Amino acid sequence: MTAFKSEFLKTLQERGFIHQISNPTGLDDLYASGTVTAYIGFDCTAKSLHVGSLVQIMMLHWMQKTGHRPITLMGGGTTRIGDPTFRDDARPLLTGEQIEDNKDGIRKVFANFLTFGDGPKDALMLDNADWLLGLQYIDFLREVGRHFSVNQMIQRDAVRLRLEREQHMSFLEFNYMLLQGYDFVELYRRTGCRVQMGGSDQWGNILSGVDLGRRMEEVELFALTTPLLTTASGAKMGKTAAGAVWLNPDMLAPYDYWQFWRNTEDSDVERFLKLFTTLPLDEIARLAALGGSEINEAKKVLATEATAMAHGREAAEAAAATARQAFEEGALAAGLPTVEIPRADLAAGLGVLAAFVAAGLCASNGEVRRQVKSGGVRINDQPESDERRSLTEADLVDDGVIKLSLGKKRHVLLKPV
RNA sequence: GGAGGAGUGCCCGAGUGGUUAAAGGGGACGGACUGUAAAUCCGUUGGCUUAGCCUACGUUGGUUCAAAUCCAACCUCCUCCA
Repeated sequence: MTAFKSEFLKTLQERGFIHQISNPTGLDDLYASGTVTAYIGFDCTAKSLHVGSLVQIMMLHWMQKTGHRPITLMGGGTTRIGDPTFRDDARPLLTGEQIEDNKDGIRKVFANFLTFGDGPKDALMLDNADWLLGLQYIDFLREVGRHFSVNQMIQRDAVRLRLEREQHMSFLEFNYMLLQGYDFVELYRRTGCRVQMGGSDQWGNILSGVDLGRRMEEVELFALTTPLLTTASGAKMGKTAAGAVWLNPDMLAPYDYWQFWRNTEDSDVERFLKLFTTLPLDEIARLAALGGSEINEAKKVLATEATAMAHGREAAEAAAATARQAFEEGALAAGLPTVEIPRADLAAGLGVLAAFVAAGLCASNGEVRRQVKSGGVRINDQPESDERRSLTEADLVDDGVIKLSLGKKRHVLLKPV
């Protein structure tokens, strides 16, 4: 790929954000010539976005930082359809109410990464429900539908693979790409948006919009996609013991978020520093050069910087301090995730099984039993081999809490109230 | 509407009357080794008041001492035909 002259694309390329661009030279010219408006669409399928979307969010962040105007498009309308792209089965249909809830949660995430407002370079947040929900079926077919070739649509990998695997696809889902294509054109009309970015799986959907823009508005729109992000060992990003790595602090505590990045594989550290922090490249090069166990220093920097992006510098430093106390100083760290229990329960004697379930470390009593048998359970840092043991107020340590540990990394403080 | 095929635990997938909470694999979790890494090895992987009991093989009924396994109806999907 050629060297870019625009600061935005140069930055993206140096940091490993770029997978495909529909017309690299043309897009570079556009970014070099003035303020550009670009958008990324986000599904409202959950109450929070997770790290799977973080590459996209960081891209918007860089856009604003290099003097352009990013748009976050909430899929309030399209989520009612469900994106069938590279899925074998339909997404469960969400109610309008659920979608609104999810939208509210997701909205909060962006505030940490972008500056919103009404200025020419302030980020915008729009919702495609605003124009999709009011569409008239016949009008839509006549204005938009006629530009789509079914022959081409079923050739798209995302659709073809599913059909070849003899997986059902409803007409509802089949329409998704029309709506996403139409979004792009509508955003162009409303805001002059010329660029849509997204994950590599969105390439086909984005090109639908590019095509539609040429046909309906005789304008060249651009597509830019990011590589599919996996860890070096091939696993999908974003799973921890507790589930998905959410970006909302009420879905995943900043401490746990910090831990997620701290546990990055060695061979991913450099790539992740480039993608998920805004550290200068020479600093990243220095950190990535650390060998052996020294790479752990780089991981701590990664964790703190990434956490600062999502949750603020203060929360990031606090998470780093907690980790230092818990892992390096062996001290009882007050910043560990804390679960409150009624003091009366403790007075009456709280069984180990119930305690670990209450702490959210195990899903069932049976799981606690198994963990006890395999030696994964510790109470106040002492291995516990008796599943029938009861915790009482005598187990409270200095800070008036009981520390429960599952395995070497997961700790929760029980606090009587 | 007709003919045929399919629906199993988190996922894939074996199983065609009892010895099946259901082979095998993946994933996940725990342990060992390490550096809160990777790789490797070991263990675990439905729930409970755990020598026992309960729930589970698309749904609902039925046959049987006994069903994921046999029968019926229904639901969903696939293929071919109309």
